[in-house]
Amino acid sequence: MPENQIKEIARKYALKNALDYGSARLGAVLNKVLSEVPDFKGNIKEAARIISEVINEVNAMPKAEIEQEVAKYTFVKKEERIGLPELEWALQGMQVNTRFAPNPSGFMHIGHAKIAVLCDEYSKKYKGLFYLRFDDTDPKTKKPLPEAYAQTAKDLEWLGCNVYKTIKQSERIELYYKFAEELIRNGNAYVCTCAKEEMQENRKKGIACVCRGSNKEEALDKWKKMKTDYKEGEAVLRLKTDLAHPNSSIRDWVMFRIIDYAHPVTGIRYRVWPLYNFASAVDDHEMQITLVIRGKEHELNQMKQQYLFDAFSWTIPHVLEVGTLKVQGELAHKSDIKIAISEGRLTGWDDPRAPTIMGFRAKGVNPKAIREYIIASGIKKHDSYLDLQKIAAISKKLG
RNA sequence: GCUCUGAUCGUCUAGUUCGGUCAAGGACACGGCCCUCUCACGGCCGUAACUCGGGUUCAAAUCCCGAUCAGAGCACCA
Repeated sequence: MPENQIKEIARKYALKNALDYGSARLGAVLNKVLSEVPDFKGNIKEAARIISEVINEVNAMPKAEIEQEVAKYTFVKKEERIGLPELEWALQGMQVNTRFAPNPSGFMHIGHAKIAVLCDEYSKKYKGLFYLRFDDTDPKTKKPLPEAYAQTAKDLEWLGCNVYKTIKQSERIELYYKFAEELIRNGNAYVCTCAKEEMQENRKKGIACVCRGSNKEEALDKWKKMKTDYKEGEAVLRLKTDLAHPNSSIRDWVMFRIIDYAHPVTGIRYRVWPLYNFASAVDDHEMQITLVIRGKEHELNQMKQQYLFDAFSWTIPHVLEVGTLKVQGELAHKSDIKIAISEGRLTGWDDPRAPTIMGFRAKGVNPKAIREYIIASGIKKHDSYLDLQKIAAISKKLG
């Protein structure tokens, strides 16, 4: 590029720089020129010489004259991104199917809403499907609340989420059994009848127990007995992963265990229940989920599930691990709310003071404001605290 | 203890992939002014940040190393 053209570009930015900051500076002008003429990068010294000359001229000019000349030029302002960042793979044409997978042992709070809204928003953005899936595979320690199923659906609707289909894992147990048996037949899984403590000890040391070495027929037989003969705690189905994995909990993690406890959906029909990592992975594949959004506390589960996807030779969905949207104060967790209700400090899950979706509705918050707030907060991996003042401000703005 | 993350105005964030339009943008909050009988709304203006220390480079919020701080996980919970 000829020198006078470079000078012209340099002059434009030098004038602007001088107007904005009193006098033009070489580094600043150089950066702007380089962004417009990248070819010049190979010859920085020459560029610096030319630009210095221009800067000297400009800095000698009176302010009024600079103002007059700057007015002749137009400057492009960088546009700010609105909404969620693009997904590279989705832009290439892959469908974006997402799912929100709560445990119906309680009601939705703002933390759940973050995940749900992000999933819904991404599926809308790329015209994919958004599923609601209840991960209700522990009838005992995470006992499902019968009312929670319908309430969650209601809360999602209130938040403006378009649920394509609703699924309950408790109704898909046969499907999980089918895949479990496939794993046993392929030699990727085995029934372990070691005592819990013994298993933990082996795991810690990274050594295999005798059960791991049993043949397929034996394992299949024990698997059948899990449904009928073994008692709770006596047998589990484990996946063969890597006994030398640095994290001991990943070593041959448990996929199924026995729970003799009535489930509100299926009663006592099943007693062998899949664990989260198994059921979730199978369903994500079966439902053709391509984008999983979850809290970053699931990082380890991602590693666990990877082994399962590999065993089946399935493609693992894209994953976005996002920071938690935390609530400040004593009602931060679902369990805190439960206690507060039982102690009478809250009138219920729909108490306007509760950070539940029902609570926000009772308080008269505009659901669009919650949505907008969540989308603006983005998909960062670090935790952040809920800013009620800002939601109120957005709510006001929306009218 | 082991494994893994993260760190930008008071707060929430844009920017980090691929160093140069960043003398770091926006929103909320805060301060001032205008509008208004008052409040609210609206409009204009302002204060204010790259955790720290090294390194690479003409050039670092961006890349590399170290430190610090913070978070998460280490289940027959999800």
